[in-house]
Amino acid sequence: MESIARLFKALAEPVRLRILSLLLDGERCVCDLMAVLDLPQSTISRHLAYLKNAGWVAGERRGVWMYYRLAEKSDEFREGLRQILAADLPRTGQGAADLHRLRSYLMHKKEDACR
Amino acid sequence: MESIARLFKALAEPVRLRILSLLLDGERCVCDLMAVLDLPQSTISRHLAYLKNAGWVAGERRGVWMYYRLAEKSDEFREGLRQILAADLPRTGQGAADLHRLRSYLMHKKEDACR
DNA sequence: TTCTTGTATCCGCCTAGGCGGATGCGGTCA
DNA sequence: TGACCGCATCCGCCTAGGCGGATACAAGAA
Repeated sequence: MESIARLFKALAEPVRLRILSLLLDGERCVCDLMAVLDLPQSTISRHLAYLKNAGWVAGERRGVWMYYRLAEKSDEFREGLRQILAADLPRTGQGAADLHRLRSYLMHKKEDACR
Repeated sequence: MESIARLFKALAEPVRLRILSLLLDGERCVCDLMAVLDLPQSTISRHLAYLKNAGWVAGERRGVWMYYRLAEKSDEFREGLRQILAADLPRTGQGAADLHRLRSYLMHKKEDACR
């Protein structure tokens, strides 16, 4: 019960839901997320740490960059939640807008940030 | 996104999950919950108010007693969550123990509390 | 080495919300 | 009407955790 509550707690924050929504689309580095979410770096990093701690995401260092992705599915409880999130987050105004900004950001990336 | 976060927030608390777990079994009045959860009345009542506010439960007065039940299913987002909860809460140690205590409480009720 | 840069963590500040005892209030019944 | 009872709300107290700027750290580049 405690542990289930902790899982929900990690999802009980708009910024974290936005991050998860983006990571459902594929792995991203912190600077990607900063660009799309338009939030200070410390804020993003703090929420990523929270999500990692709660077992929702995994981070991997590649050179100077930290890439984050959704954690491998573990129990079916998490997996059920993941499916619900995948189905509903993109339907929200915020979720759709973020994904849209992600698309156009990825278009003219290459030459800009993150090398 | 904000609203989804609010829904999760309501589920991000052990006592509220315990209450929901009991209400998944049927409607109960506050004194039932007090007896089974063994928590002060103000604590139960506060969490019920929170759950009601978040749209998870509905309360109805019948005489002196307030009966609470799960809110009618609204969107499929909530419905998906409800199913996950129904599947997993009883599997937790706490959830199983609470349901067990509910059973034996209901057995020799009638003559005791809540008239 | 030293400099730069991407990320993590620290800091002070502030709000939400947890707790349980005390109090208020609305029904019911004598 | 007055007493009682079930529940809601208030109260003071305390912790978790939100924020964003400042600082620390680690890894490549020069």
